[in-house]
Amino acid sequence: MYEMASDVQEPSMIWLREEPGARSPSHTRAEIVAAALAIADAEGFDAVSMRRVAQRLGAGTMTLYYYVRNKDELITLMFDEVMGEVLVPAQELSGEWREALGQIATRTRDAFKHHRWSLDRLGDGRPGPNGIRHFEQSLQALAAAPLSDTEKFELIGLIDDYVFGFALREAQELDEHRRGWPPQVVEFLQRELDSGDYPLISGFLGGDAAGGIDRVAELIFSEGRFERGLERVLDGIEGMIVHK
Amino acid sequence: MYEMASDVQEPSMIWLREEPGARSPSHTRAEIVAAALAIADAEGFDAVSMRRVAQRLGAGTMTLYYYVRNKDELITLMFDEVMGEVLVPAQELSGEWREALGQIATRTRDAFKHHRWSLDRLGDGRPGPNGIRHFEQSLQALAAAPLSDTEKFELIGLIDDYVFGFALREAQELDEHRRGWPPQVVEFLQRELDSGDYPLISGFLGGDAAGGIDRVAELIFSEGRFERGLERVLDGIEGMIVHK
DNA sequence: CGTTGCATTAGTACGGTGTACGTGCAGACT
DNA sequence: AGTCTGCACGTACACCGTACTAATGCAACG
Repeated sequence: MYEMASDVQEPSMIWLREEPGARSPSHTRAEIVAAALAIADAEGFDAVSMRRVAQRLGAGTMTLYYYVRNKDELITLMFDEVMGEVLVPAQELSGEWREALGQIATRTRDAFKHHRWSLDRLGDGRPGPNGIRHFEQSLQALAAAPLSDTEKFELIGLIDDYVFGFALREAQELDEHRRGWPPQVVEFLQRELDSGDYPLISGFLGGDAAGGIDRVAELIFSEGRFERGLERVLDGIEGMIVHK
Repeated sequence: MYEMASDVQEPSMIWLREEPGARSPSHTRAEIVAAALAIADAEGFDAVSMRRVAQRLGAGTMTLYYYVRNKDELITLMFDEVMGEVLVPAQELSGEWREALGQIATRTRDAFKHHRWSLDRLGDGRPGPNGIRHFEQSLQALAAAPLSDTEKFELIGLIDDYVFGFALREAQELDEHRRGWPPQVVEFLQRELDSGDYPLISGFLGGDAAGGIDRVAELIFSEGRFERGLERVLDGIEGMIVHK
């Protein structure tokens, strides 16, 4: 006869697995995540390897695998940490839907800006407790608005989408800007402009690549651009509410 | 005396470097990119390794490095290929700004949907010729609109941001949906709901995790959600034009 | 106060990655 | 015919994630 495998399986999801601690281990998930975040913030996501994280904690590499099943789980925890920063402190959240949505959006953008790496791996993230809280908070922002649940859901998604997209593109441009514009790139752009295939861009940038780059940077980093875009989106939402 | 190093440096940007061809090589950049795209589309971005791409072409791994300086350049080329799909055929582009922007946005979303992998690595992409064409085309869409160049620039960015964000989140949800919802995840969600910390979500989902997941899926994949969000954004833009 | 059991730590090893470097072949030009 | 060099690619190295196994040391029990 076969013995049945134990009925009690270890949960496969990290949020369901208690942190180890029966005999007070030397580390905690929080410490590990903090170390990983520090590396990612300072040197980018690719610098985060299990070896590097362990090293920073003065632990053996494989020790991490006692706290976390694999690297993906560590990344999940890192993301949720960022989502924690996205949350607006409860008492600060405005009661007026438009302002409240603005607060959440701004905070979201700030959190992603602070953790540049997270934008590079947005597609890998799985939602955790803080992600759920973010959704709850968004619903709270719209609580007073005269909208159906379905409409609220779609509008929350709409704003998240804008914010993610904005943060992502802004970060890319910032990278580009920091890296500077090597003559090769200017030359490439100049050649493209001179080809005559882009009459509107040429008109827009004045036909001079180097000057055009400055112009674009000026526009991209123009004060309040995020807020202006957000206002457009909120206008669209408000219009929908009014014309109901 | 020292001999000066050659003044003529190889351009560091792939768009400026002629494809090799003095003695008719066995491969082309286009072939290499096509192979890489095929792998990425079929098995995801992580499956694209220099070895895999070379293998698919029946070439030695290091052969690729004759056509491309490193893997980043290959990725750059892959991205530009996707941006090529984003372009609306010139004669199809509407003369009316609102419709034209809609055409571009829809096509962008379709291209990213078709190449799921590109969304996972959005942050890595550098703009190439097709990216420039996309911008030119967006300017063309707004050519007839009574807006300043600055305003056009910001509005184009606004729409791109929404589209990127939407495509990204949609793809994530689709992954999640395809992978199904293992009991562990349902259990986690149920426990969170039961905690009482999320009254609004509980109300929204009816307190039952499994049913709630279905409800969310229904909402997320609801026909026309992308278009509705887009209309909100376009409404916001139109409002701005009207109130000028 | 041993001694035993298991929570916790960690080393080794394997199969993967990108790519620096060097070599060798063969087509084209003198 | 001889030389140059465009082109192809094998080898080797440092790094990665992690399966597996062994060592360590604390806590509780007899």
